[in-house]
Amino acid sequence: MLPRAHRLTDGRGFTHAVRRGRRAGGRHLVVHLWEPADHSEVPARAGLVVSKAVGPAVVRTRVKRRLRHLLRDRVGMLRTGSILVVRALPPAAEASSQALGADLDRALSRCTTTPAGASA
RNA sequence: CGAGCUGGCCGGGCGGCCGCGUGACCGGGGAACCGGUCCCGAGGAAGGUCCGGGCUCCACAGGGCAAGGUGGUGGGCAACACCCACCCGGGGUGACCCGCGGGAACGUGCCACAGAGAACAGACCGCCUCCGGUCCUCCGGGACCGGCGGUGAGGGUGAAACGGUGGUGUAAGAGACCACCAGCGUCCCGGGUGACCGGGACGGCUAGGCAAACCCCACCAGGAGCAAGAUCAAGAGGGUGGCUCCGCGCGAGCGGGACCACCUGCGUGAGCGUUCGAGGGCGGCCCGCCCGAGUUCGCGGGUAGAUCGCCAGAGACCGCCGGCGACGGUGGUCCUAGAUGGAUGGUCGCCCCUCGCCGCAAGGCGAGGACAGAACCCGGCCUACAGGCCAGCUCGUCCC
Repeated sequence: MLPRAHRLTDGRGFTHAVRRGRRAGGRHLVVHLWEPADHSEVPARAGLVVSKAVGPAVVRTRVKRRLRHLLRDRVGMLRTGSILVVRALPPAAEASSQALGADLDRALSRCTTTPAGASA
């Protein structure tokens, strides 16, 4: 699970990331990533959106748990101050953790700008 | 052994690595918070939200009309539309199962299709008397055609055709009359707390179904719901501290930024009383009563956040006593989820069960293992569910 500091817990953060952030999609999910223009010292935060289209409650919680565990290993690589929202698509219900992780990595690499430290 | 009925229970197990939530303890800190150890952490339906309660707030002047729920009897329960036992009706050889089980000889309404006729019944075929005509005749009458009538016994339709069987009677027939039977009503006797059961007498000969159609009868019921509700509190300025990031410096450190906590003062005006008052509330409507946006004047502290509510309870387990049973009484032991963008997991290995393929076999490989995720808490109902375990009972067959 995600440590508390990396959780996105307010609705404004969600709308901000979805409206302003860069977007990249895969077969199972869509990623919205907003990165701050200037330096920020807030830890990067991540949130999940799993709608009822994905499935009933049991399926939705399973998808959310898998995604949270996958995000735990990746949220540290994001630039500080970033807001990441991962939206699950209906095919995610049938996907394995491995498949979800591959999709997540592909989408993240496409919408991440040059990492803060690497470009310099 | 085979087929079946009923009740109860389980609903994958073990381990490695990496994590999350509540709480307790220890350490650091003024606090926020950080680190460590330990405990606990989804279901039989957590589901549908269909009933009943607890809890909370509001309403508790009244009267009239309208309107909801329940429906055999007796118990159980905090309460129920639930549970138990019994009664009645129906099904099964049986164990047992099913029942939306008050009133249709008060009123209104409906009863498809078929059928002549479907609720003050009804003449299509048929049967019968009489009248007219034609024909035949062994002169008694008969056949056919038409007409006025009689007939609900027979045919045929239907879920259902206005009791059944036998007789008297008649032109033919009919509860028109009689006997028995079924059913109905009234009364009496006996049994039962009661629903009701058993028996007898008399009566009129017969009365269709639907009340989850209106309706009538009896009983029950204020409204809304934890987003209930309660408490503290916005926001931005300054200061101090914590934590973290960036820059500079060899370094102690310095400067800047985000967030959090505390202190300090600044400060928008929620609310209350009052004048006039659109409108609203009192479960729906009317009378009646109450409140009241906005506005005049006056007095003055709170919606976006946080905390509580929020988990020790009609509590769980094990005995003993009473009861056919639901259940009640009593003794002991235990503490057993409380999240809030929402924890209760992710991943890997072994085992178990089922299926498929390969193999003589040991075994190997692959696929699958249901329904489903707490959100204030209980008692029920209903619905979904791979597979499995236990107990009691019934019927059939065989053996002793």
